[in-house]
Amino acid sequence: MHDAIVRPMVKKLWLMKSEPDVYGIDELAAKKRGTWEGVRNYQARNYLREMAEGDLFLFHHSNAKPSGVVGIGSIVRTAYTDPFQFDPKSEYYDPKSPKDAPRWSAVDVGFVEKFRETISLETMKADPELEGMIILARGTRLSVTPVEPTHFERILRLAKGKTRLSRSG
DNA sequence: GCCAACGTTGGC
DNA sequence: GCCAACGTTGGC
Repeated sequence: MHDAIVRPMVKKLWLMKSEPDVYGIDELAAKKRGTWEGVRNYQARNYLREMAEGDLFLFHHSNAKPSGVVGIGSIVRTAYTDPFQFDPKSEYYDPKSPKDAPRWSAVDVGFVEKFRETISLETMKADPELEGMIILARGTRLSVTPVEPTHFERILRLAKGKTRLSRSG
């Protein structure tokens, strides 16, 4: 497509949190593709709506041992109406969401990579190069956040370091 | 399981 | 439209 050639490819980078008991990297790795539904926070939703096909995200496990970044995913379908908001049986049901102007969005995600080891919050907090990451700010509960390219690359570097270590040792 | 931090709700 | 009460998130 002419557009694709002319338009510069600008990938945005994100971090998305999930509890592994609810939806984890292993499930995405097994199925290769999944739906990121159930976001019920307006700011997080707005970030979902900014996502483009091909964007990459750090897959973060929360309420885990340890919590931290466990791998990489990609956006394979941009934001669409999260069907669970209209399902009374779903825990994500939102009776106040207007049918003609749905409140909540979902995106579809693809598996890219699972790290051999979790890059734990402890590791991330101790790393000066990761200073300023939203996830590391005190009291941040936002489940979808943008990530600076330098931070994203640093995480990848840490992950590769761990890979090398675990292979040689 | 505790609890700090934060978002949302609803009374006024 | 303020703000106290309540619910939720999520690290620890």
